[in-house]
Amino acid sequence: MTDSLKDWRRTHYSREVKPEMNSPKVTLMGWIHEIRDLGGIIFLLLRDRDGITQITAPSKKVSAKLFEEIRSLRKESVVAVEGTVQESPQAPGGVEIIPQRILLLNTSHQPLPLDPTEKVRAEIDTRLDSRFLDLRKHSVNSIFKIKSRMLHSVRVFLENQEFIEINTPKLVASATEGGTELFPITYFEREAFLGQSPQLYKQMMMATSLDKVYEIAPIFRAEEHDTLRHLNEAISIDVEVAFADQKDVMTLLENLVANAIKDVKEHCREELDTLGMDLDVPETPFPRVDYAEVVDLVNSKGVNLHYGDDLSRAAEKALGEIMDSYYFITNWPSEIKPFYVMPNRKNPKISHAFDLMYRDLEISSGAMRVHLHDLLVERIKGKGLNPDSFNRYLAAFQYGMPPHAGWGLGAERFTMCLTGAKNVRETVLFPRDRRRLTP
RNA sequence: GCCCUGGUGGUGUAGGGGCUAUCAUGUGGGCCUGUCGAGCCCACGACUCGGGUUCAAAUCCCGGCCAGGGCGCCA
Repeated sequence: MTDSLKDWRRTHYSREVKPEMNSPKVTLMGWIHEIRDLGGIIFLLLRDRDGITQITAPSKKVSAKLFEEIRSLRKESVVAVEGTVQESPQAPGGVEIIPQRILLLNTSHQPLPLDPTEKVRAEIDTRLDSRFLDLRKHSVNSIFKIKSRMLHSVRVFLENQEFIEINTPKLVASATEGGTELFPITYFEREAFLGQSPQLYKQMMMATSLDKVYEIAPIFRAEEHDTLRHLNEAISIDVEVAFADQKDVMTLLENLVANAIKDVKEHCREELDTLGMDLDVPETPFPRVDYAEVVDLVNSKGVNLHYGDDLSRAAEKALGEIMDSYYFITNWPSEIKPFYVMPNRKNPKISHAFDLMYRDLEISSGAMRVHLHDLLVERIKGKGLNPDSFNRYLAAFQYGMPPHAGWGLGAERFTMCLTGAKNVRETVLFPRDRRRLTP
């Protein structure tokens, strides 16, 4: 039998319960983390959003009825405890609650599918199957508190610079952008696709008075990649700025990244400690490494990389051994960058594209874009694509498209940098990968 | 998609032709008034599925499914 909540309400969270508290009567609500029944005294550990408080029930100090109620509790049951705060040198944190009344709000089946106290670790697959329980672990929910703070920081940073938040469609008609595989879906009587990137939409905004925009939204890629760095659904932080070139948006990006790291370091101290992370705020500007120099560096490490190739995994790893923080790779060959990337006027074989790396991990790529209609058509054809299928996009370039630049930053990959997660799945509540579609 | 490795109680594991299938944690019960990875006692609970080899398969072989790692793919 469970109790109803009635007019009980939480007065404090665990982290607010301090030995020196001057309001001795409190109501805490949470889960039973541990039970230590010593016979004449029972210790309950009550866990809530970011802390654990010891509830101490000595048989001499609580009623016999309450004592039996406490004795019958099971791990992970949901309870509300009303009691008095007691300073106690023997208690964890020097403070404990002597209970007066307890509500059992809900029970938990036993045994649990994994151990929230982390005495026995569980594999990622087991954890993701029971993600709701996994997320009760402080080491797991800390990742999402940090991710949330990072996104908050990014929004504040961009809003302060008068960026406008936009929302572009995720249901799209065309698979003709080339490159990555798309997820096909049924759109009434037609076929449609899940959007792989807001790229073309945010560029079209450059031809409007919404000429500094950002979007934080999911992107979908139907690649069969099966690695620790790839997801089939991810969050992209996309930015596009008119009347700007790649240098402007690189400055914007590095300041945004450094600012987010500083902000997380300041506001998520406890979560970072839990994860054993000691974040260094990188100095700006970040180093710029020319693509041609990257090729030389990688080859000097004994990894074969030809000029004109995209970075292989081995090349990224070799680079990561040389560069130990954030850095840009610039002046990429036009050949291996998308059609909308602006080639260098003097040497069109080189483009105004850049990647932002953290050690061996690519976290962002961006560029100055092609804003000239005829050049864009030429570039689309050059990539073996049909300009006709880009009509609605290309039209925006015929009626006054300013020069512009932008980038997309992978929210999960950036979160990996902030939390030390080795597997990108750790940074998504319910990851979608090659095999996983539930929960 | 390719390569490698694996699948043993709820969880994490040991074992690797014949064992009562190991250990920890857990769960259920008992003892214990200062635990804090509490302790002690008792009990419970497992060999991924299908086929094959063999007197005998959790163990060897083949196939499926699932998972982990590496790579590729990732405009």
